[in-house]
Amino acid sequence: MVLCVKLVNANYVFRALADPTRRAIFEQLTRQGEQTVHALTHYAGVSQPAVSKHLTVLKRAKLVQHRREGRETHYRAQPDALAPMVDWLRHYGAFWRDRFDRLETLLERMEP
Amino acid sequence: MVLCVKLVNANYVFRALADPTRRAIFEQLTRQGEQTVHALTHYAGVSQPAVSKHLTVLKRAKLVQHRREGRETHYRAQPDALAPMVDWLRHYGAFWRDRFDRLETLLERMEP
DNA sequence: ACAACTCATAACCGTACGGTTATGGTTTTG
DNA sequence: CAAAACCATAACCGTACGGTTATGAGTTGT
Repeated sequence: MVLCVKLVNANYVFRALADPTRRAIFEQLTRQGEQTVHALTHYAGVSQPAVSKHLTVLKRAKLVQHRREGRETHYRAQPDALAPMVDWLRHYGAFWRDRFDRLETLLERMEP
Repeated sequence: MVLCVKLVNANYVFRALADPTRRAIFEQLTRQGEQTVHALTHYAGVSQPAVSKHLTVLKRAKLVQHRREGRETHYRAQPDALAPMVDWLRHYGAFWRDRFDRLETLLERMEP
């Protein structure tokens, strides 16, 4: 069951980041921290409703969280939600998996 | 110019892996190595033309390569093409970036 | 030579997607 | 209190997407 949830969420994450506008919004939130919808709209170059819908998709993937403050909503990135994508890359991205495994091996050799 | 190409290709990679069927095909190629379209069709559970189209999308993202051999085409995964996605995660996935940076720091401390 | 196999492409279809404008609810400001 | 600001949702639209069946080109086997 937990696995199922993880897979479904991985789907949401992959789909959410497939759109360049959504990636740009997430990048902006990562770089600049919390932002209002207004600020994000100004940045994204599309209409405010479009931004709201993108934020909904990112929210579904748990890539962003929001905090109401009066009439404005502040969104912030939730980079932990990228974990399913990172896990997937660990499994199927041989190129980077090898690199990671080497580092992990080094770590293990150091720790004891 | 190189940056532009990289960005475009990152777009292709993200879009290609957004579809679960395409991810499944890529995963299968990663696990089992080279496969014919016929074998992939049997595995994917969709029609052969659908598989061909998915392979075209993966090819555009350079995630697979193909090799003609008589009447059959053998496809294989090209995990190096995941690099743009890994790079993106390094930039914007704070969660995993921190972890990576820690490992890199340890590496640097060891080397000298 | 002919039948069967493998694959890519074309043609088509329903739907999901990304965008827009319009609207309404809530909150701040004058 | 009225007006303006902020945001989410609804309604709508064109198009891209993922799937199908049909077809044709190239290759293999009998």
